[in-house]
Amino acid sequence: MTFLKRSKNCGELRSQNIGETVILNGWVHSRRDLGGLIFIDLRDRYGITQLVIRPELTPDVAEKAKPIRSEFVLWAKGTVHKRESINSKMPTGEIEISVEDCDIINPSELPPFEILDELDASEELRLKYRYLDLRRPALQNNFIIRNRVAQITHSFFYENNFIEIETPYLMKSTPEGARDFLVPSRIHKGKFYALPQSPQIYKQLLMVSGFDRYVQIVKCFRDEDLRSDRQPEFTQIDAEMSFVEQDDIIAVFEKFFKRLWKEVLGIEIQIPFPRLTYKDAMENYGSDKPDTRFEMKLHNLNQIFANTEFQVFANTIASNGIIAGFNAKGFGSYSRKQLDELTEFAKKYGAKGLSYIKFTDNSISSPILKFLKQEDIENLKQIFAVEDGDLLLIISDNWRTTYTALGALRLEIAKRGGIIESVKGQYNFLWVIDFPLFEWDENASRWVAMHHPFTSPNVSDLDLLDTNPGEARANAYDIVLNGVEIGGGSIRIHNEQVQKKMFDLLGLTEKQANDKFGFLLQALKYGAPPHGGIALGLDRLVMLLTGTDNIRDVIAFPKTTSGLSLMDNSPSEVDPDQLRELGLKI
RNA sequence: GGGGCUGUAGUUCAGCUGGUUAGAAUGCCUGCCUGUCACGCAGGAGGUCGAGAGUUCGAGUCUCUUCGGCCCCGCCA
Repeated sequence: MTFLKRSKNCGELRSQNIGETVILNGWVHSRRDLGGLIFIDLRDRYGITQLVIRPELTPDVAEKAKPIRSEFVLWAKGTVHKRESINSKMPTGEIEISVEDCDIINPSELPPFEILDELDASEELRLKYRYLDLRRPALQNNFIIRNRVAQITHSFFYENNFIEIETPYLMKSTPEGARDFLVPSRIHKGKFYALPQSPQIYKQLLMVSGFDRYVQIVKCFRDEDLRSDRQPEFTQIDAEMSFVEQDDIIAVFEKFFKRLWKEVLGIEIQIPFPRLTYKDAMENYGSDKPDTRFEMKLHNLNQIFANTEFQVFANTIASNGIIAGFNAKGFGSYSRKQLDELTEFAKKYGAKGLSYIKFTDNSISSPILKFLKQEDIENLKQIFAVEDGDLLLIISDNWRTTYTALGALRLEIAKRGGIIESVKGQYNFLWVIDFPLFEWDENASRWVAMHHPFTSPNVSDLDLLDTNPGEARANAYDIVLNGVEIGGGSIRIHNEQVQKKMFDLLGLTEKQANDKFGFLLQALKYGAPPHGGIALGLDRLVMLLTGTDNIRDVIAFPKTTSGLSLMDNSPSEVDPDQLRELGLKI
């Protein structure tokens, strides 16, 4: 089928084009047939332009336009006219195209949902017809922004002397970290490649090679459960630098963020960003990725309750636990039922219970009131700057549980109180530093790397590796924006002996270490430079730049929470011959 | 692995303690309509109540199984 190719797109015509003869191609956004007058809104990526057909003047055109319905693809030739009634809501609202000739390039079945930004279709349906969902301007805009981020990344790092180098997607499966996606080898039956969880080791090897500054926008794969901000395949902006310390990497990336925000959103952000130690982040905000757009800070209450008769608190203190809380400002009117809800919420995070003190109508009510001395109450009022109508929420448990649960409650209260809504449009970046090097894995009864096993210990904590590994801090840093971890990195181990020791502490035998990471240990013997880097989650970055709270909105063809692609029905069974060729049996 | 919510016209939803022919809005179809842009007016068509089994005189509604979707905990170096 032939068609007249467009001379303009559907978003560019303005009143200064009046009188021009143009050809447009696009999709029928809507059609309004008034009988003696037919309006068609034609849509493409660039915008919407109104076509007008007058059956009285052009009966043949009207005849051709008769079967036109939503989402048909058309070409239309005509003259740009000023509208009789201007639509100030549309960029092209001052003009319309008086159609002299047009035709259907390709008809469309009735779409299962309307192509509107004010979507009213279920996500299930949208995912099944993803190619239609992606016609919606709001969604297209997300990918335009995503592309802008990618382009700025290419140019920023190019200008700063970084080299983009591709690393393999078929690599060796390594222990530690996330579950690998495996790819069977046909040539070597019974053996498998793994898809990279990140190009971590390759980029370190590139530093050994002397590339000095590496960057890559790269897909990563992790076979773990999905979340609203997690997909099994996602994209990182991955970078590594040689002869650097933590401050050097932080400085480069602060400049990168400044440029991104300027060029994508037109916003000047202030650098350098604040830095918070992991310990301070946990003890003030109950999170290693604190949202600092609002206060409601947590406070340790062990002092106040040092001699309490309330058994739960006393036991916590006796077992070196933490009693802490925060002021849920203005929530003093919460009912028993609502407080029960909050208690259930806290329990999801491991808390065994939730204590509260309500300050309402100049009186105090609390299940633990009888244990509170007047002095305690005064102290609490002072610490939390309590006003009438406030609610104190208190948890006592071990350090991690107390702070984690309070941190989750803090966010929940902020959400319920409309605080999150009110700080929209603010961008609070911060670095979280001084992470512990190890975490104790209760199930496996061994230390596991909090970041990854190539992370360099803090120089001043090197001795702790032998005496008290749990206290050793890592030379690692996370970049956090508005409570979202958008990236993390570390200075790496460039010394073979230190790396061996690390594997040893992580419970790998020398043989295991050599089997899995021998090539890295080998490479470290040949003059590895001091190096370090960082990886940003591109998808999460784009989420924040577009203001969406769901990662599926920034990935063109995402999976559902159970890992299915509803559009193409993957994963799917394969032909028995394919399995045979791979030497696999199900 | 666990918890919560959810599946009813094309779509978004309502549907009470189980009870006549399962409704609304919107979309769709037909007709009318010369300034619409959420066009308007009149009429019409449209249902395996996710699937399967069970209880019952009778199931959209109750029970069990199962398949999906969304959110969270665990998991995600």
